[in-house]
Amino acid sequence: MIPDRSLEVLRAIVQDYIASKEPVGSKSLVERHAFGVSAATIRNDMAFLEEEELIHAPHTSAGRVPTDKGYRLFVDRLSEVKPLNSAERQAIESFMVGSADLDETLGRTVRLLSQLTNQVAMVQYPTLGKASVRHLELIPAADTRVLMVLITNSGRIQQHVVELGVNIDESFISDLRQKLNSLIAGVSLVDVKSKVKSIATGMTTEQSKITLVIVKNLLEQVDANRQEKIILSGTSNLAKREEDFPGSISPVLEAIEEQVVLLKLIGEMQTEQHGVSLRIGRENSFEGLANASVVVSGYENQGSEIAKLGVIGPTRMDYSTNISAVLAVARYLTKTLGN
Amino acid sequence: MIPDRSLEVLRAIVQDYIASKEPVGSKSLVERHAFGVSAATIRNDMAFLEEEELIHAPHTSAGRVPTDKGYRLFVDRLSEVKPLNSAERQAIESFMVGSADLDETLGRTVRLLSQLTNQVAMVQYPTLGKASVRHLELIPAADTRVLMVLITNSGRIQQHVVELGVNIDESFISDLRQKLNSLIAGVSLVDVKSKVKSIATGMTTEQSKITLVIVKNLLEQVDANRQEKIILSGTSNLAKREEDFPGSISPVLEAIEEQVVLLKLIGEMQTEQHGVSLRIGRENSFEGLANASVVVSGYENQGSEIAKLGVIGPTRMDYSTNISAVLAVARYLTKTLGN
DNA sequence: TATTGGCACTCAGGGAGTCCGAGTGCTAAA
DNA sequence: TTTAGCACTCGGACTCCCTGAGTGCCAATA
Repeated sequence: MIPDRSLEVLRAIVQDYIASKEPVGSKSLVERHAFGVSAATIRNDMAFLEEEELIHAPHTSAGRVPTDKGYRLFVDRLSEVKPLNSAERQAIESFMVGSADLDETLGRTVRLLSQLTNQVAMVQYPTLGKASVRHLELIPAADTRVLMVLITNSGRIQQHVVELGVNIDESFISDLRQKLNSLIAGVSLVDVKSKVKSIATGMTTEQSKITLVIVKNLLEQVDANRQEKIILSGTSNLAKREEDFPGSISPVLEAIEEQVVLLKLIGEMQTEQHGVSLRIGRENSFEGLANASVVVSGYENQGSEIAKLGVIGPTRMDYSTNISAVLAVARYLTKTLGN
Repeated sequence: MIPDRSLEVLRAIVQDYIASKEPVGSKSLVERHAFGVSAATIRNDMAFLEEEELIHAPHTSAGRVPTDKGYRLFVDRLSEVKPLNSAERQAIESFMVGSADLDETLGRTVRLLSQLTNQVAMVQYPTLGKASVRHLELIPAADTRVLMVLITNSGRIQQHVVELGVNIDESFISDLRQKLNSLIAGVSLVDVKSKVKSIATGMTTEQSKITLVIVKNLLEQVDANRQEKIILSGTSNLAKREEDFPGSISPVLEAIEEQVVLLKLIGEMQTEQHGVSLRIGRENSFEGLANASVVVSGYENQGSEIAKLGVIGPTRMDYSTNISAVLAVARYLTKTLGN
């Protein structure tokens, strides 16, 4: 068990280090915080914290720096997050008014979040897996092609061109559209497959062939993983904190450029306390993110979480502020989607 | 007029500087290139080039570095671009097979280009202004909302949710759809406005109100500028060449993150010689791109240029290779779109 | 037992001094 | 017009040294 005062010392070290970007020593610590004990005592505490691998000295005659484990303990003990000030709340309000479709809403959201935090912000598009079908449209687009549009209750719209291989019989397509809609409208995406299984029974060979092609494409659309998507904003904020990334920011840029990496990362993160999920430094399984921390929260529609959003920044970030910004934006997005 | 040998010297300086990243001096120049004259003579030529502001000495006892103007002259005199090697051609072929829709094709293209050049690659989505309408679809999506889908002959698909404010009369919407399609199918986007001008005549007040809302939205969709879009890839390549950007890469990242900036930039660039357009250093009107060069080429569909693609990198880039890569990818994309 | 003052020790970072050599411009001769 | 020769410049690398923040440990104290 870690004594109370040692915890206080850790908290002070994290705070001072985030503020000053310099390793913090025992003397400056007692000067800036009213511990009521001498520097020598603090040194004892620090020796203890170092033994626990919560802090670490970059070299002998230097102050201490929190380790990933130290940051982790710090955020876990974070009893309350810094509330947004009124200017920030104002910014959220004014940023989001007048968003029309989902694309624009999410686009605004991600820019808002990056401006609010001065970090890289990301917003995941709603995952199909948790949504249900609102409407399916089939539109003849060329001689042998049909445009398939799938609208879900989360407001997401996907389109895909289906090559049929044979000339289109418009009236058949129209019938098929009605039939499909009556089968799957309102149905959860995960259940679509079973619903459409026997749709082709009773059709002519020709018709069933076309139907199967279309259904196959529909199921592909439904397959959430293929379609997951993340948008980013504020990448240049990384470059502004270059000094926070020992070596180069290049591996970080590489990691976040790779949608697959981000999706995997987000997928692994389950909401913990405060309604957010945090990965600190090497807790991220990606080497490139060894000096980065990720703050993620989910946003909802119709009462269930449909996707996540968050920020990525240096491990030495202001967790309190960032957590509250991510939370506020997630809440606001949920509210916006409610309309 | 600039003497032939001085031009050769400039070319050699640019080449050596690109290769070595070090200012190049007269002695190493005569060693690496067979000029048939002594270093002293080269020095005279260099003094001349400096007078012409084609090269510049970072400090007294250093070699020379090309200026933006020097690079410009160099590329303008570039008689032939380096052809791609077979591995690179192979990469293009295998990268592009099996692209289904436009999104995926352009996504692959931009990744291909960044991998080929090791620079930041960008691909502009086809501009609506040059396309014509293939099909317009109106799909009731909720009680008072209609999903509008606009398909153009360039394969671009745009969707937008239109709020009507009143409950939908499905049969009227269906009629309206037919009417609109018969009016604008095949019509160039710039002519859509005049075609639909008097569509509401002869309708009831209620109907004409709905129609006008829909038409207004349609025209908004058609408005090319609002919808222009660029996708990027290989941003992390910037960080790998950090030393090529004096100061920080942050302004560059900022500039390319801003779609508006890129669109303006691309818009200003008209194809010059070799089929590409080049902006070197401060020729870009954006301060953030003062140390960057941009190589852009157009790609076509049905015989006319529909949008552009290109790369962004340090002024000290290998112009020859990058130009040929941009050209090859543009050509290949044109070919792919032809199917 | 926890805290404190004292003290010797460590070491990164900054400043001053020095040297080296690549590279220059100029001049006078070929 | 080209060349060889020469004096000159100056950034970068290297060394040396010093300073001060910071440490760990110990013996004394509350």
